[in-house]
Amino acid sequence: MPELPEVETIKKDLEKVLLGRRIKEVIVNSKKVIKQPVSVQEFRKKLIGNSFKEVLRRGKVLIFKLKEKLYLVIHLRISGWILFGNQEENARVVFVLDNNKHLNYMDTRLLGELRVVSDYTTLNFIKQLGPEIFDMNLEEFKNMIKKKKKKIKVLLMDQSFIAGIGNIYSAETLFRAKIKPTRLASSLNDKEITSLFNSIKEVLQEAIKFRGSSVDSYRDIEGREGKMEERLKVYGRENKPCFVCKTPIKRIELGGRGTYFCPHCQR
DNA sequence: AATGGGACCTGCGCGC
DNA sequence: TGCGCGCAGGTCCCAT
Repeated sequence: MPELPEVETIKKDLEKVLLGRRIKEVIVNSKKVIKQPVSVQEFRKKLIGNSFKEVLRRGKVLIFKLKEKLYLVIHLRISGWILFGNQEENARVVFVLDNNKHLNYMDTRLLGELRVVSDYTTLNFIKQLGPEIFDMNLEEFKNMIKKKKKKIKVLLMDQSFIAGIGNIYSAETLFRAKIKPTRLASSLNDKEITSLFNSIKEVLQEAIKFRGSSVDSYRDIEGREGKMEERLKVYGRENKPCFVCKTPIKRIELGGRGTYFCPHCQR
């Protein structure tokens, strides 16, 4: 489900309700999502009694600091999301807080993962992440792009290149920059790279402002849909007219993922 | 280095 | 109505 804007929305909302709260109980309904420690009992033991000190986001990963050398790390993958408030029957994992509110980890497809670790920076899916786009400058971005021969859409989704961009926002970003997703990264000229760089930041910022896209299961922590979905220009719009030129939006497969673009506007 | 396929999962919508 | 298929916001692993 969630790309950077959705995870950022969750992060900011959770900060308001979680900081300072103590974990009273942890109920694990689906042990499959508990990856570390492998034992559910150990997982619960490490969490119960601890308080939330800080909520962080790195790429698409949510990180909760509990104390020095203790972090709860949640990777939502495709269908994970968080519902805060009352206890949910369908929750895969429930964290009961000292004010009797519940943090429900929801995940229909069970592909997400929860870990309790003493150092999250050594986790593979954190360690391998590229920079956050908001921390980069144009020159760095240019240099990185020019070295790569991957198709630009595939490169944008590569988390070791830039952290946080997924299938929706890579498509939206390329539409805004008027670049065809099949172009090789190394073939982009300076003007296109500049446009792409700005588009990424604009699209992600807009998506954060509108609290993410609820194409499928994603909801915010109060269960509300994001408002970015209705602003998407190409994602999921196969055969529908381009908002700019009316040409039907095309869907192709790239890197095993459905890829949408306007064959007229994007070159 | 880049690409393609499959695996991990469940559930939805569509065509027949 | 029922069933099979394709598809889904992510990532990892393997083979070429």
